[in-house]
Amino acid sequence: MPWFDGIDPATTTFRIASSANARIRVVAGPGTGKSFAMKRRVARLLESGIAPNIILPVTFTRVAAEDLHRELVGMGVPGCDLLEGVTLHSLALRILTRNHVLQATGRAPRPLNEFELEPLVCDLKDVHGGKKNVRKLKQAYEAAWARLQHHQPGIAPNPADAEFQTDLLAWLQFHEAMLIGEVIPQLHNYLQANPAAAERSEFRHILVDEYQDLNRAEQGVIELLSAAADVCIVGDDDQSIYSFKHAHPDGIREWLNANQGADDLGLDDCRRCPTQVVEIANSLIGHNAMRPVPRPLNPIAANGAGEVRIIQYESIEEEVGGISEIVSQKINDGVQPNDILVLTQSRVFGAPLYEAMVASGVPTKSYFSEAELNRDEAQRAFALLKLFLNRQDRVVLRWLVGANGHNWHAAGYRRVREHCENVGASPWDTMAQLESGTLELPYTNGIVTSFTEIRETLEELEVLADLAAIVDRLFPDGNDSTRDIRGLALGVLEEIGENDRDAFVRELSISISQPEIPTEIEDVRVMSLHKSKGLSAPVTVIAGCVQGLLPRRPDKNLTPNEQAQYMEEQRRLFYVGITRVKAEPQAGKPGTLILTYSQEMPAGDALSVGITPARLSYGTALLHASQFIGELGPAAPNPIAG
DNA sequence: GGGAGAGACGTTTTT
DNA sequence: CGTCTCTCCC
Repeated sequence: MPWFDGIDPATTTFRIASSANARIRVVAGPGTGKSFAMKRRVARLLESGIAPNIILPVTFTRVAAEDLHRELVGMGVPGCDLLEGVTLHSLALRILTRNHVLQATGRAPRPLNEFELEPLVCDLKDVHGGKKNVRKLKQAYEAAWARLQHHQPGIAPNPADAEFQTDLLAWLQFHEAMLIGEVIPQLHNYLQANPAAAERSEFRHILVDEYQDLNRAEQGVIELLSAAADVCIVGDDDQSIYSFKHAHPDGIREWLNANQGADDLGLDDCRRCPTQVVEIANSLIGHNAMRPVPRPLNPIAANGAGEVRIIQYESIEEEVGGISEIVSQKINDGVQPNDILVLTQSRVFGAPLYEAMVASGVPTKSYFSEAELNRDEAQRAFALLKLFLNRQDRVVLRWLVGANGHNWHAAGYRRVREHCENVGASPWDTMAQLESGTLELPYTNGIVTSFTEIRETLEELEVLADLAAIVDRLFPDGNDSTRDIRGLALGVLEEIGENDRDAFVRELSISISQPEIPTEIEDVRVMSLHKSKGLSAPVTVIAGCVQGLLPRRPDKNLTPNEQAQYMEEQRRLFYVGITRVKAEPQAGKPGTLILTYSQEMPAGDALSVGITPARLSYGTALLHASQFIGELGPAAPNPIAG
């Protein structure tokens, strides 16, 4: 299929796909077809014979990356097999792993996963004000990098922060690892410090989707890769929902100043949503007072009005039951399960919704992360596997040696590490010496005991025939706490094979931290509003529309202005949610939006999810409807009791 | 190094 | 309402 198939040459979509300008900015609201236009642009480049390896389509999530790939394959575009949509994160890791880059940065691109952070926190907590404070300081360190604060004038780090950073970096360097939040900044630094680096001109065409969700460091990386490239950025500030990741939505406006002569294109017709949904979406987002450039969506009459229902239930149980009933009903009426999207902002809602639908026989898939590695046993088995495949992995060794010890054996480990640093030995060798008695260090008995156990376990694994047997030993069949990870490991093994052990660990790590995205969707999907970005469905349900959850309450420590900004982002989140609804009247799919909330829920659940209830009575939290329900304007129906 | 008890505080989103 | 964290004590 040619790239222009079905596109009217008079349209902006055509221009986005065809413009020869080296700088293009597209700002366009939800459902206006901006990702579609970008895909056609990629198709055009490939069809014109441009080599796939010099095209860089950057997406924000892996879902979007795979989506791009799938569509190009579907169009039969030549060369699309070799074109990967990449997330900036994966691109950064790939570049940082190159030998000459490794030498230049002096940092091992080995990101720490969530559970590996624990011993780090314990190792630093005594000097830096306790665990909570260490986590806070670490967060601030990553935030500063994401915002490239050191490149901006007037922000001086205070002495406590500076001291923490020194210790943190020393820990990371000793353990030959990197925080996840350092990955992109490290690439940024490398590119900036090496203007002659081949990486700076590796790509000739860069296309960035969801630009408003990138933080300064990410935007900076794009800029550093752009000198020799044509760049097309696509985004929408009304859909900026990643401030927790330090997204810098102003960047999409600043970009136009920095790139004079760029094509500035916009799409305003909401081709996706039914008109009633467009009207309530416009009304809702109109309450955001800080919008720099309001861009109302144009409803398309041919889409029809669609169906909107707002339902209040008495309790969360009834809400869950009610939604499950509605979904079953829809399926009985002939709606395909994969045409139904159930969104909610917390797993406290997501989990029971999932259970209830499964119980009533609805094929359902939850996209809330399963936390495969939440159990100690699974963490330990996975750590042993990693250490078995690489004895030099200091992070995993530190984790294993401290696990199930009081305070992660921080006191003893400090002495081990000091010794290593003094004599230039590795932790493994040092512990082996301690074990054999050729070396003695005070307070290291606990560590040596753990080490012996670890060493013996690894030796037992050593005699096993192959990876399959090792996986079977570490994650035995029938063990509940390692069931999920066993499944993942066997799956990855099947895909990678016995030979490439590095790839095996890498892929397994990825599949653990990032739950797989099925390419073929057959089920009702339950997920967060964040994850739903980029998706659409004829039937969209948003559950748990209560004050405190959607919107979540802003942190009290924020300034009034920051609190207002937070509220606006929460509103954008809801805006993203309701604009998932897709109208296909000619296919008998009018487009249905269902918003639900309840009057009460168990106090424990409410508090543990961060809701500050309107009132507490006897273990029950009384809830208020989300303020956003009242902001949907005259086009919205009145709420009804469920 | 480890256990008992008091007190603080809470979540969610991604790579 | 629970869970995590810290302190105190052996």
